[in-house]
Amino acid sequence: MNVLSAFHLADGPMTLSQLAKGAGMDRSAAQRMVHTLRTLGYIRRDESGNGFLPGIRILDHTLDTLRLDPLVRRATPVLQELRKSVRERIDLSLFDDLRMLYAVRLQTKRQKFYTTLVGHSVPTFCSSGGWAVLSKLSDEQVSGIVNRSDRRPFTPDTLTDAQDIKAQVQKARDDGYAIATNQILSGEIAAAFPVLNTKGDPIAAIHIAGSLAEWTQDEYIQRVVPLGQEAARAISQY
Amino acid sequence: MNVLSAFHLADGPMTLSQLAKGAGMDRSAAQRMVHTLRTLGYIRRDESGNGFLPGIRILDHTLDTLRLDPLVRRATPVLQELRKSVRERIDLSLFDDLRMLYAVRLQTKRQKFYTTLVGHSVPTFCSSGGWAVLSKLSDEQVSGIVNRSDRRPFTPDTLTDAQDIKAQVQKARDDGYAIATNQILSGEIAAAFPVLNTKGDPIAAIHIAGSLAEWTQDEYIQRVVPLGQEAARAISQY
DNA sequence: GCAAGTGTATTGCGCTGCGATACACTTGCA
DNA sequence: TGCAAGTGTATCGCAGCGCAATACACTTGC
Repeated sequence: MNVLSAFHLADGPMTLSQLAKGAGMDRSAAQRMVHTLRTLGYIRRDESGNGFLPGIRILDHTLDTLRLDPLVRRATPVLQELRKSVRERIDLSLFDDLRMLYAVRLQTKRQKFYTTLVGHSVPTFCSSGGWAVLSKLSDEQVSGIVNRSDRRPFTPDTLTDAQDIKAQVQKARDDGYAIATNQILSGEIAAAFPVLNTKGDPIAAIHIAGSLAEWTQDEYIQRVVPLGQEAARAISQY
Repeated sequence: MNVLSAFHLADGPMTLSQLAKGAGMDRSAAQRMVHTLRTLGYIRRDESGNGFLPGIRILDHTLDTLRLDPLVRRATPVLQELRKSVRERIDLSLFDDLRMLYAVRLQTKRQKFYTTLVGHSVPTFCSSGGWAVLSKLSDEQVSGIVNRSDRRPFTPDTLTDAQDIKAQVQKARDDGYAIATNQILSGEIAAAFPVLNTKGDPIAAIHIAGSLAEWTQDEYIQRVVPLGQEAARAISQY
């Protein structure tokens, strides 16, 4: 697992030495591990030139993870229904401590780059989904997450000050949903709604993301919030 | 890895005993393995009731697999461009011996069920993508794949006879693309185009899938084939 | 022509994964 | 009510396997 995790830091094929360093072990040990992972299909050679890449065998486990996840199962039909009424990008992201991890994504026509990919994540502290989730946690839990986060800004407007973030969380508490503008991507507005488990803990969030070029914030809220809220309630078990 | 692979046969949370059996080992050994996989985040307990599920940590590796894959990198922008001109569902599936494994999927408004999921696969022998790939292989290789396949039909129209399949492959050889109707899903028509690596081996296929309720086969071919072919050529390296 | 990279193969020690065993708890049938 | 058959958990000791060491073939570039 350490060897496979070494790819997290990569931005292209990895050599044995790099994998060894990333996995915290000897080059020869890494080679042996790569060897067996390769026979199992979890790693493959880069076709052109040097280095190794993760193998498609991993996608089998991806499918298991998604199709067996009770939340994803429940959410998918609801999200598709939601998308029919709202013609914007719709995501389901799972709460994973400091990050929100995209599990389901339904695109629109004009989508940015390779945002198609499952497994992408955004920080909890500066995303609409994160704020929605945080709004259902206690002040101590919120502080814990905010303090432990690496609060590097994505855009000039990304909120990094702990007080500002807590204000957004408080607003989300009052409203029951969160609105984020220009946080991850400039020009983007996102509304997010918390999803709760049977105990009332937040476990995920639904996002509806649109463009500030097409909407004013008020219009967007009016249009999108009622539908999103209904969908989130349908998925929640609380 | 055996423990994680045990989930492939599951259709819900798995108990320790089931995992042990699936992984081919003792129940206590499985327990110990589950224990460490759980601390690593690769397995989690099912929230309600008994059993275990794959953990979202796996999705980190999914992201690596997709974002580092040279083919996916090259293909994504091309596919998105393609989708702007063709308003049907577009997929990129990777050739993996007996199956074609979906890596990228761009939906339309009205999509069926939970076809959203990455990692889904369809048999090579009866899918348009499979035929497209087979059309670039030798007769022996085609026979090998067809013979080794479990040729269970999906619809009443699924081709299962080896001769019929080879005829489709031959047609794809002549045309440069493959058309499949009612093979995986009744009412579906799909056009597929082979993607080649530098050596000329087929490694993937682009699909464009539409509904027979909206198109005749001839109309569909006229509309879709030129665009799909151009996209496949743009991605291929041969 | 040497140095610093690749990836590969083989050998052997010692850590770690597996099996055995025991226990607490729930469920359902006798 | 009590037993049987399931759950999941914890601990311990041996043996098999993962890791380090070593050697080698090949490419790249100074």
